[in-house]
Amino acid sequence: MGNGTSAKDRAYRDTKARILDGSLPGGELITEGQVADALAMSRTPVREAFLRLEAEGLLRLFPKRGALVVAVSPAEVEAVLEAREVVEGHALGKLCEAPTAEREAVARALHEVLYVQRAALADDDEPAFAEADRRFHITIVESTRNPILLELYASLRDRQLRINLGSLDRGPRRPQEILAQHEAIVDALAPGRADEARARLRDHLDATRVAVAGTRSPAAS
Amino acid sequence: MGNGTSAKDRAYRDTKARILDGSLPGGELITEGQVADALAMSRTPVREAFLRLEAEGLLRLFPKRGALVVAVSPAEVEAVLEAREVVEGHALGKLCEAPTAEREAVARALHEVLYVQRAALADDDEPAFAEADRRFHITIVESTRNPILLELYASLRDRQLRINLGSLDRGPRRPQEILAQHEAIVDALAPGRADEARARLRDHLDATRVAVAGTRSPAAS
DNA sequence: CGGGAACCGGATGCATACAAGATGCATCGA
DNA sequence: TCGATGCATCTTGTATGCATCCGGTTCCCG
Repeated sequence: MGNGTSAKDRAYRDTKARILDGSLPGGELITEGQVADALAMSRTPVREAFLRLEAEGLLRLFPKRGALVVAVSPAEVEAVLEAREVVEGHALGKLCEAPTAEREAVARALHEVLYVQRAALADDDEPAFAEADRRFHITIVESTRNPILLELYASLRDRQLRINLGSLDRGPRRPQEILAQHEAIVDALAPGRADEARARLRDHLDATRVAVAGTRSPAAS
Repeated sequence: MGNGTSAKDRAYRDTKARILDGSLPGGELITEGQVADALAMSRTPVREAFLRLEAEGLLRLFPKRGALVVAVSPAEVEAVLEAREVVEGHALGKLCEAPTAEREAVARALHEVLYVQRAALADDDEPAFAEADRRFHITIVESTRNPILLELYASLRDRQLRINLGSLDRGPRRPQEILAQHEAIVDALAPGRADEARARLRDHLDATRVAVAGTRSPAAS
């Protein structure tokens, strides 16, 4: 999609960023006019951005009423995590049985990401750590070379971001745990060990589930 | 999404239908103005419909140029079938290990669908057969109760429709084959037989792959 | 004091107007 | 003859205007 600097894209990126970083909390009601005024453009491009955000599940449009920033619900958390397990699990399984050359190429890429992530942890560089985390999972899904799955996964990652916002994902030992689980996943990347790789993925996602569980704000109805 | 009779929805449904039934073949270049005139509305709602269709992978928008009806490529066929296998396979596996009551409820629903599909075959009622086919697969995916996976699957089914258009999916024995494969899938729905159910699904999708293979028109570049 | 209808403000849905980018062709020059 | 340039035309991108619809409030009447 045009990442050019069209008004539509600005509206899309700005609003999405505000939703993902929490400055537009779930339950908030926003209007096309507000965003249009804030970005000094007309309602038309904002409208298109809203439609796209609704398709991504971040907004819910109410006819003649406004746009509701959807609150993260436990059901959504579960749906996102299940979908992630399905997509990433498939990618891991496929990768285990892929030709050696390809599997090792991806494994090398993953090791590189882990190296960066370890360094970020050592430097206490949270953004770099998060970015490496993102690269790790995306690299796995990219290995399927399936644009449909990849696009779905991109949307899942966005939702995950928002989910993590309200969670205690920042426990002191959590980064180490994440890193260890990533390493366990990569270590299981070998022919015949697909089930194990998927099990390690499940461990990883379960940890996210735990980190997120019970930390939701009641979400303005 | 509002299935009300708004202009936007009419533009969306009409254009989508025309793409899916082949009256707008892949490679065709259409414009907002054409559709707007044809439906006696302004460009605004058409534009929104186009954006949505692009998100679904049916159109590709070229800035200031027009909208290209994307031609089905072998790569897309493969991507759709792989994604279907991932989603439906997950649903089947989950269903096999689900509580007995739930599994049997879904199995009953599937048997009902198969009954309808058999009747449609006997009556030589192609639309009814296709609709039953659709219900069969959707019922499986619905059993996950995961709206994300369900929505993805809906989009996959649409793409599959278009893929089937240019295929020899109408071989004389093909309906019997489909029905038999559906039955094999349902028969494998039992605890501990998840792998078998997935294998039967793979058989089914492989048959589609074969039916579609080598029947593509060269697709205007 | 309570209930219902009219009213008002605000937001969207769509139509229309205008500006700007892109393409293809005709034209012009070497 | 061939290539570059400018133009005509088509299409999108964005702005703006207006009608409609919704919800909350007010006002009137019983």
